[in-house]
Amino acid sequence: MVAVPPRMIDVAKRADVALSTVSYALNGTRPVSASTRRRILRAMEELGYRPNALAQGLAGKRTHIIALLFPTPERGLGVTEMEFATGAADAAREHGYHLILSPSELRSVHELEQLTGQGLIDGALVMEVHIDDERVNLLRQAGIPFSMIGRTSDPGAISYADIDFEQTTRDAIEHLVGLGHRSVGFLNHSPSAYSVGYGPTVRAAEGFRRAASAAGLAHLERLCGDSVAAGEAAFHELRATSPDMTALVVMNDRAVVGVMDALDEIGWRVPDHFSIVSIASSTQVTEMMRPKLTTLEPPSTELGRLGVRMLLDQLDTKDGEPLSPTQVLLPCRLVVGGSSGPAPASR
Amino acid sequence: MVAVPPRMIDVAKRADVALSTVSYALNGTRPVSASTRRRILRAMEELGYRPNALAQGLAGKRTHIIALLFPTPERGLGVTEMEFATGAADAAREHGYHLILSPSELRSVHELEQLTGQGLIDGALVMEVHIDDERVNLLRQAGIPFSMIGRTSDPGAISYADIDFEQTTRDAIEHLVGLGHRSVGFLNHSPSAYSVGYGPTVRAAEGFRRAASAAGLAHLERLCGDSVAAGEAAFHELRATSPDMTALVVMNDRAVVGVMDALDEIGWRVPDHFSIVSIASSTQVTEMMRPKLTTLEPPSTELGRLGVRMLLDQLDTKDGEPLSPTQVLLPCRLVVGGSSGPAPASR
DNA sequence: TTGTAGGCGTTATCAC
DNA sequence: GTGATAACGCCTACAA
Repeated sequence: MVAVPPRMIDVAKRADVALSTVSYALNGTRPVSASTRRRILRAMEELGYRPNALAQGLAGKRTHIIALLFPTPERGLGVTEMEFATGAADAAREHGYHLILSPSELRSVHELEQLTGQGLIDGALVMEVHIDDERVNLLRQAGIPFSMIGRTSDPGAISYADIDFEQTTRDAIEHLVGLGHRSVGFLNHSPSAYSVGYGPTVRAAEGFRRAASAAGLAHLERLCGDSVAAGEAAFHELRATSPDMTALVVMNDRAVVGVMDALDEIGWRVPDHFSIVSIASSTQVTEMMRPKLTTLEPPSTELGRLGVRMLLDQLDTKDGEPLSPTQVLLPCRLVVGGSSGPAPASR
Repeated sequence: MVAVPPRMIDVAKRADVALSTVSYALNGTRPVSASTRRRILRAMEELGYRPNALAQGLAGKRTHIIALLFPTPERGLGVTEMEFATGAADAAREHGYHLILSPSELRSVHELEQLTGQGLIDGALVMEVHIDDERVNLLRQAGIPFSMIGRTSDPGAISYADIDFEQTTRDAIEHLVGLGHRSVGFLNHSPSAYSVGYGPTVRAAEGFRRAASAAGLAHLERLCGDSVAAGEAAFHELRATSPDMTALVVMNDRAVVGVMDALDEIGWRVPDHFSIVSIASSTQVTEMMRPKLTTLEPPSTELGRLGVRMLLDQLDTKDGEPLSPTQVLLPCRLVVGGSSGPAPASR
């Protein structure tokens, strides 16, 4: 019924050479005369031969499969996370690797052990990294090669690609300062994200604090639930605390909507009365809002690609010394929309 | 350095049984006495044994890996697609399968052959299905088990889970008719999506046409590029053609923003002067707009899960007769937002 | 109920 | 340069 796929031995017979010669011809592990190689290639062609990945992996100690570890956060993944994944998948494919999408919950470290113990993957790319991440510890001691999108507090010799939150927050503030704002608030992710040490949340908070101080700015920061209502409430509270605030930096796509609602309620228009700069929001999201949000757009796809490339670099030099890790911080790109404008003269 | 993982033979020795007994105990292919089984389990536990997936696959003819085939459309994937993927990955994990994320471009059928020929996957789940889809043909004749999220014009005996566009468009129209609208337009995806036979585009067009006729409605439909500008232009044209139009059904997250801009320009307010119902848009998107869009939210995660389940059903009964396919159409859920209201009395 | 042996399709280590 | 032939780790008739 279903044709049985040709094996290497079939190719060998047809080309009238030994099985091993075919293998060597295939992955150039040893010199093969041009004519022999030609015959082999022709035989493969005619038979429609495809090497069996499983057998290769079993015998060769390399599966060409890597895993993308992404814990599903409370309320689903966003556009940015999707772009990590597609970037990673793309890069993997380009290098002849397969990418397994592994929804590894933080809680069940067990599942991670399962995955790594199966001998199925050559390495892993860890997403949604926390300041102190169990998965990272596990991979480390399991001796599984891996790299990260994001980073722990002490990345050591692990390769990673992360957003440069220090610079990103600084850019956001400089943009606003350039527009004359002197009192700027910051709306971050949820308290729970902060307390579990979610990297972006923690680093953006630090970055903002530092950048605001450096700019000699009056500022106020606040964690905020990932919902419209929370954003609305947070704005009102911030305003109560700091009535002279004229702009807000927001890293929370849900909450920012609530902020705009709140502004509407009190009759303030954006950007005439108040400015908003979104951080690490995809333009795919900010372009849906009115006014279109000014954002510092993260290089998501690139981060995904980079993460994979770093991992593969490591794998390719697995034999020999452990290759110095690549650690990269990428800046976000300022995309000026209609939500940021000159500070109002007075209030 | 790195501890060598225990093999089945190690477990056998430690439990003082034959290698095969361990194997049978593991996958219950044959009865094993309780005491023996206990000893074996204890030995596995103590050794931290994990069966090698590659070896299992090679010998057993089942890899427990499936592939998710998703061509990356022109301008990236949206939230809905991400939910397909996470739903699928979740379901796969629950059933002990791994999910390979395979960005198979439509153009390079070659890559698909590569993937299937490697003997790596047990089956595939096809996303972004077109009315006439090369990948489907290929999988069919390659004898690879697969199911679809979406469907071709002639699914035959292939299992699929798809959105019920017929019902969805009808629901959209009924919602508007219930509000008194008598002239309703439809803004679809891009012309190119239609011309290549992208399922949702084609089926929603048909569905809308039929539902509008059935409702005795004046209506007008139009394809529209996936951009704000295109949406804006399209609205103006529709209005020129059909000045009495009081509502629009839109299946195009980018364009809908343009429509709202256009309404703003001419001073029409939503929903007082004009109503909008979005189709197959995630609430994650519609909730960012002001007013919040009324939408028919697709059961994306569920579709992903269903697709995987169907595929696995098929795999489990691969031996024996070919199990009748499961073919399911799921409705979207009407989520009323602030973009749809009573038809204006006059204009 | 338990044990034995022959694959599964490659890679890699030997000789020649 | 090229050929045999062990592994790789597990599954599964087949025999006991």
